[in-house]
This record gives sequence, structure tokens and C-alpha cells, in this order.
Amino acid sequence: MPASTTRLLIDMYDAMLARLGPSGWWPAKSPFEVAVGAILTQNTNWSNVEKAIANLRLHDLLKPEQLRSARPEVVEECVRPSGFFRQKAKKLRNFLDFLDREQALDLKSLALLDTVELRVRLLAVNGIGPETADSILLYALDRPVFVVDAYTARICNRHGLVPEDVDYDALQDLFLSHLPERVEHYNEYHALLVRVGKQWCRKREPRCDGCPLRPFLPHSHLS
DNA sequence: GACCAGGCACATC
DNA sequence: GATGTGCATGGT
Repeated sequence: MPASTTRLLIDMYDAMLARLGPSGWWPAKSPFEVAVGAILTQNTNWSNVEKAIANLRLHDLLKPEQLRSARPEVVEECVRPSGFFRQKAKKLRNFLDFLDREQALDLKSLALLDTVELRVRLLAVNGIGPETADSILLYALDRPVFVVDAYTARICNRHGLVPEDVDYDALQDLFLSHLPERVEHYNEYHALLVRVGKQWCRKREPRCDGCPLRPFLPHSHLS
């Protein structure tokens, strides 16, 4: 990988930030709510997650203790709008069991654990994969972890940086190995990629016109 | 009505 | 180890 990749990644970041402004991510009122949102947004439109979060808030279930003691059917009904609702209710339960095991229902006591160790333990929870774990680490716990996702892969692929079927770790390594380790920048970079992806880099109809990343597209993509 | 969305686990070969 | 499939709602 050429050293100029660093320059390219920074220029892309600057262009997105200049166009869109700061993202203020994660959109949540507490670290716990970040974690809940990270689970609920799996393969799901964020607007549907917002409905589910609103339902949970209405039932006062956005606190670990409350959610843990809620009846499963109630949780299922609350998260129904986010899709895969039975699975996601179970995943939330698994996450709460994890917090209970770690004696970290307040989430802050996890601060004692080293980031690598914490990531391993999160990944051991059934229902928490790499993106969800990294989202929790970065956006709820301020750990220097770069989150990548489907939009990141699509955008990077269209810019010739990675193959179409790039796996999570390789995609993450693209950023980790070329950018300085800064929580604030990791946070903003992923948020910007998602915002750009939603608006200009959809699967079916990429609307490259007006995309802040258009100047960085390989010549072959410009028609 | 098909396609898509800020994944993940599990079965099967 | 790679590949395929189920999970499910709501917007375009």
C-alpha cells in the first residue's frame, strides 16, 4: 500500500467534513443507548431503529436494570419496528447478561479493561459481531477503534482501495494502518462515510453527482 | 412488488 | 474454509 494512501484518506475526510459538517455521533443520550442502537441497527435502516428506541424510551427501558427485568414479549414489541425483532430482543438480553457477568450494568466499570481484551469479550457475546463491538467501543466507550461497515466497503471499493468482497478486518486495517490513532477522528470519519453512503452511494443507484467524494473517484468510474 | 437498509449466526458442503 | 440462508420491518 503506497504511502499516498494516507494523503488520499485524509483528503477524503476533509472533503466530506467540509461539505457535511460535524456529525455529532453517536445519536444517543447515554453509552447504554449507544450499545442498544448498535445492536438494533444491524442490517436495518436507522429510521426504523429510531422507532424502536422511542418505544423503549416510552417504556422506560433504556436503562440496563429496567431492560433486564422487562418481560421478553414487551422487549420484542418495542423493538419490532427495527426488524428481526425476536433475534434482536434476544441479542439485547445476551448483551445485558454480559454486562451483568462483568458487573458493569453501569457500563463505566468496563473502563478497567484494556481495549483489546474488551473487544474479545464483546465478540464472545452471541449477537455481537465486529461492527457492533467496534461501534460500542468507539461510540459508547471512547476507545480508539475504527468502525467499518457496508457503506465503508462500498465507497472504498468504488474508489479502488479494496476489492468488492473485502472482509471486515482488512477493511478496518486500511484505516488503522494509514491514519493516526485519534478517537475523535475515527468517530467522525465513520460517521461521515455513513452519511455520504446513505445519500450518494446506495447499492442500486449511486448518485455520484454532488458527492463530496466524486473528485476522488478513479477516472474509470466517471462517465 | 421488488429492492434495500449503519449484521450476525448457523447449517451444509 | 468458503458459501448459502434465515432473520423481519418500513421506506423508496
